[in-house]
Amino acid sequence: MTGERRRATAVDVARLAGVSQSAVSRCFTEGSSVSAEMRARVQEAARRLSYRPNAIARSLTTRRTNLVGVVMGDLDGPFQPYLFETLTRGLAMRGKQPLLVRGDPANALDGTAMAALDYQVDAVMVTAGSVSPRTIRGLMALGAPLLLYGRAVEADRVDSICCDNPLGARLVARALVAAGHRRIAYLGGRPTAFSEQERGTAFRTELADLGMPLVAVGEGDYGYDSGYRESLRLLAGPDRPDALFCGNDAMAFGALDAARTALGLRVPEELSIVGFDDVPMAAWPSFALTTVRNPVDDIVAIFLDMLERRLADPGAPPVLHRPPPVLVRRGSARL
Amino acid sequence: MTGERRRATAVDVARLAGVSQSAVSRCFTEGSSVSAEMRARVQEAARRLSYRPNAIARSLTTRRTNLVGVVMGDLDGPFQPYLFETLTRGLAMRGKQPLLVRGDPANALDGTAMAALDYQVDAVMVTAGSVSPRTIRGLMALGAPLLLYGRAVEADRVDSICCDNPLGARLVARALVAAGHRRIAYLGGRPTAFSEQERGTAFRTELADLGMPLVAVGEGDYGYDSGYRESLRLLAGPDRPDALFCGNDAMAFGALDAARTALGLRVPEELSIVGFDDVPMAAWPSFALTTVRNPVDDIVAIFLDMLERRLADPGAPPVLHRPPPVLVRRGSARL
DNA sequence: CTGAAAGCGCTTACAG
DNA sequence: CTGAAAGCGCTTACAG
Repeated sequence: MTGERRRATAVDVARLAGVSQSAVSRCFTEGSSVSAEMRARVQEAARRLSYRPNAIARSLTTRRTNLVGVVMGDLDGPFQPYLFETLTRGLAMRGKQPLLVRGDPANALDGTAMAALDYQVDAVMVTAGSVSPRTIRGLMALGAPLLLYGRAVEADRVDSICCDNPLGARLVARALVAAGHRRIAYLGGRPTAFSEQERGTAFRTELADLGMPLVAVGEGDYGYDSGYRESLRLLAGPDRPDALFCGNDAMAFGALDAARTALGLRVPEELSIVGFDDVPMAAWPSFALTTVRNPVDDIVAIFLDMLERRLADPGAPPVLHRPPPVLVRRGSARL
Repeated sequence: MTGERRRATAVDVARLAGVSQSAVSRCFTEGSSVSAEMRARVQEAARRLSYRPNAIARSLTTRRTNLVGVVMGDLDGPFQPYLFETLTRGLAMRGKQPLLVRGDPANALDGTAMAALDYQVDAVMVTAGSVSPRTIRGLMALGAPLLLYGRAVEADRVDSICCDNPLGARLVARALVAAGHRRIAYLGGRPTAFSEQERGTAFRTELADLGMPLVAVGEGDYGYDSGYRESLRLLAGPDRPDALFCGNDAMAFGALDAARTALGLRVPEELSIVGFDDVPMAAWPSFALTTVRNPVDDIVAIFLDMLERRLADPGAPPVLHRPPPVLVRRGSARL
């Protein structure tokens, strides 16, 4: 137990217990038939040596590592960490070990990220819609089952789950117009993001259908700072918008700060602000943000079910889930 | 390339290239002597088969997995995600694969977490000061080098790095008293957390030394909600405090919201609020939080250096770093 | 420089 | 139920 000594192996245990090494292995394998006496002796020896089977060696023969590659983008902003946290806890509870793969949100997976995949992961789960299509293709070529969050993809052997962004955007457009807003602006997120493409397009289209085209458009990057900066610009001129829909909550917080602190506007009296995601902070009194709820807990539960199903049946037809978001009304918008 | 076929192995490549399997291995091993012609043939064959060495199998003989267990607590709050993000990116850049170990912040590592350690990680890095001493002991018994963030531990084969919490608390106490505050309150975080113990004790002691004992004390859990709730209580009575030091930024945000929104207090005119950590949000105009900066980037850089050093020399004497924090003055405190 | 062989620590048919 | 042996996909002495 000095920590200097190497870890005990099945052979060490076998020797101490006076049995064969295969017997030791069986004692640690679910559903192997071992006599009670054998089991007791092996367990005692294992205990004395602090023996635990080497998962790496085991995986070599079972061809299952129980390792799941989790591709993550940046954890900045309040949304991603919560998703990541929920997902990794769920994986752990199901006996899967999350092996982190850092994906550069803008570009393809670099070499170091690919290296993670040499660990024979049973599957790869992508947790960020910002991962590029090119990266997705690289991952698909790997052979391991691929599961995507935040991007709706129709391809063989690829399952995906993605909030129904168009629906969310339409809910906002309708509510804003119904409440009498006449000068509506949109602040989009990173243009390469799948969610941005869906939200921006749907918002624009729905507004047009309602006969109330956008009066101003900004381009942010889903970060607070860009929300602050772009809002300053969008709200500065004459003919100020009376409503601003932001591509996510983080930018909406920036918009709120810019509007109230820098521009001295009253929210929602002079300006309605709406976000997307409904992160926990959105409910804080400082913000009381009206927003579209992206149901993370439901999403993660489904995502994990998709994984189990895919692992159980690699040949099953691909699945695409699009859970519907709902509009959460708080104080930041006059609705 | 159908994805159905198993991944190519070194034997497949050897066959295609017409060389021995050992030769293939050498071509993928740093510093092995291979002729240019051999290398070319092998590389061509490998390319055609999309061959990449199996890292799992490799680790079995090299006795190095390049896997680093990263023990994380909850990713709620704005501080942990940033630390986690910075650390995992640093590991990836150094060719280490982060294997996530979910630690229950309150209790010992449960079975599923221990299972992660059967993957023969080269080292274990703990990223949360909230991990219990009992868990730490369990990890120490594992034999793998252990590196701790957020808890100062003196033990053999354990390196640790931890912000100088007592110094941070003292800075706040002195600044508050010097600015003329006379009714100072403290809102602590989770009592079992190492940081809480250090910060609370030092703040109390320093204040006593300055002849200005605490007038009120609250107990939170480092979360926004507890900051809000406890502040309501601390600030409700007569003899309201004129300054409130919170154990971290998240609670300070809750305190700010409670003071301004629920109690209608003017900050900092009627009440000074100070946090700890200096998360990015602390600089947002909504909060403009005066706080103690916990230098994450520096900490992670040192943490990673400690890892490299420990891996290079397992017998090196243990190291304990205590980077000094600084007080960041913004609008939430009259200093 | 190159190949045959042993070995890393397991699991799993295969006999008994 | 139990043990001997083959094999998972590599690396690394060891000869040549």
